[in-house]
Amino acid sequence: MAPIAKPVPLVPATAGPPAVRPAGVASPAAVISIRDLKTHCLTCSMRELCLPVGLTTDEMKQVDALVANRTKLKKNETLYRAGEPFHALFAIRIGSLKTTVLAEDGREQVAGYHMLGDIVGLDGIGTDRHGCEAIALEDTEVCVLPFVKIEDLARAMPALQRNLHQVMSREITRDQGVMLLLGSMRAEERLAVFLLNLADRYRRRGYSSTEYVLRMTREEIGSHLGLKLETVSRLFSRFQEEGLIQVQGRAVKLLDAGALKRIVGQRG
Amino acid sequence: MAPIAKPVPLVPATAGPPAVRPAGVASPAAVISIRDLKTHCLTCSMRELCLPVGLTTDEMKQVDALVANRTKLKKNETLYRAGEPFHALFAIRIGSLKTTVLAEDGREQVAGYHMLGDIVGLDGIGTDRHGCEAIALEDTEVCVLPFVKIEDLARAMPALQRNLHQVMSREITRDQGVMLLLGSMRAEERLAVFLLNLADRYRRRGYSSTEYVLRMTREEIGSHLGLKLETVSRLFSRFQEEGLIQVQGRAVKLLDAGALKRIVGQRG
DNA sequence: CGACTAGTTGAGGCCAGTCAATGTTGGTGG
DNA sequence: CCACCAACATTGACTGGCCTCAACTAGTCG
Repeated sequence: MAPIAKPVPLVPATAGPPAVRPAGVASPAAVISIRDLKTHCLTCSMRELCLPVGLTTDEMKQVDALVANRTKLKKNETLYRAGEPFHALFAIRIGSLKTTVLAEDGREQVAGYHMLGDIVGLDGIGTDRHGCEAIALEDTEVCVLPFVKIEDLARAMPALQRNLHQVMSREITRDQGVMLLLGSMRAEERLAVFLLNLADRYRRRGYSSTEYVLRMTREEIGSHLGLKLETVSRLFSRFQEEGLIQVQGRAVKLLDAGALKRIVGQRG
Repeated sequence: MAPIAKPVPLVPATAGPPAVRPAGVASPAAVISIRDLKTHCLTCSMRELCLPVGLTTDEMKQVDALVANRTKLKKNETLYRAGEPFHALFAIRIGSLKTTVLAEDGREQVAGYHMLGDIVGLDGIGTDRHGCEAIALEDTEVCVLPFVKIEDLARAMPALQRNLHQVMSREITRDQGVMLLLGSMRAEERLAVFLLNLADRYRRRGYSSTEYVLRMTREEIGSHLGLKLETVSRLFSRFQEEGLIQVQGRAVKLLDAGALKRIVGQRG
């Protein structure tokens, strides 16, 4: 079997001309940390997908200013746990996270698979406590956005307010899509939807939409799709036999996206 | 079998002293329509669960002022369809609605069962188009809340802003609960959760939490729970045999809520 | 009264789960 | 560098829970 290349990061299709940091900012090196030099909304590659999308340069600077700090997580480290007090949203700068909801009896369900530019923590706003837990799937870095500051700024900046509402609303829409998947699709449809969905999200981030590396185990994928890990594994094998995909561990290559789409919505 | 009484509306437990309309308001009858006399946030029985929860009298009046109008729906009438332009949220004043998401192939999934005081339409904010459709399960009346006006007012009124964010966040939390249910629970657990959840919601609205009337068909309940109508029907019968509930068509009486809770989270 | 919709119940089949054995991979330390 | 180990993944055989198909009943509304 031909080895599968790793996905190649590209410039996001939606990105404008490369943002240049204003001349004055970097000079007083003594008071600006290395971290500050590197990470600003203005220069972040995710600015076209993240909370500040569509803001003016000036507005973006203000959003930048409310980023309390940036947190680095190693693989399998927890960003927050269910029940912990909520105080901030998190924007993923680098890496990826899974969010899992827990039943009282300990059963857990992967509710979401979040990557670059996604905002997590939205479920904590309603109760002031996080309702699920977020765990890094690889080495990951997030911007910490204190929620009271976001609200303050949103009152003064309609564009930010609108973006915040859109982010929350899209999370609702996304969840409803998962509900449709879990409630009415058969196993092979679920996996096909999952693979196509990932392809689309990688594409929008400027990565290859036909080759990518899964960051989750078969068990986590299964949990996300309401399936057992053995079922996921069997389906990967079958899709490969049928020439729809090529799999090697977590490296996936979509060979026939059309056929995958046709699987979705098929009776038997 | 003893007939099951219809649920008796009570004063919501959270309600303060009965709100009295300011003296001057009702007098110029010529310019105040009958609708206006009846329906204001200040006097609405759902004000402790709906968007204006916790607002001052003055703030509530301002929210009141942005209610464009109120729409009456007969049973099975559609409030909005998937794909229609989004312009307003809707607060349920009387009655109940289901929201359904549709797959391309026509399959549909009941995403939510919404009652008095619930806000629907939140999924439309992100794309400016409604992502699902909302259909009245009985004769229903909703307050129409134009979203741009909500946003305008929310910028000036932190308490409203906070409430809006909480409403959206709780929708996310709720959806995650449904995902947990659909992804990891067996049929009998799903129905038990559904019945207990309804009991809790009726309780918070001041109705009986042990006797209520379902507004959905077996098929709709099944769709909501990711089951077929026959399975739902069988489970109702079995729960009744086991003395957990009493069912007569859509009238349900919970006889042993403890046992229902114990069903949830049981292996086999 | 007949047509229709909603609901109940039974028989049998199938998809995905369960249990179990084996293979593969990646990280660690000798 | 390689041996080792643990975690991850694959595959097979069997099981069982829910679906499918179908017949029948109970209300409801012209």
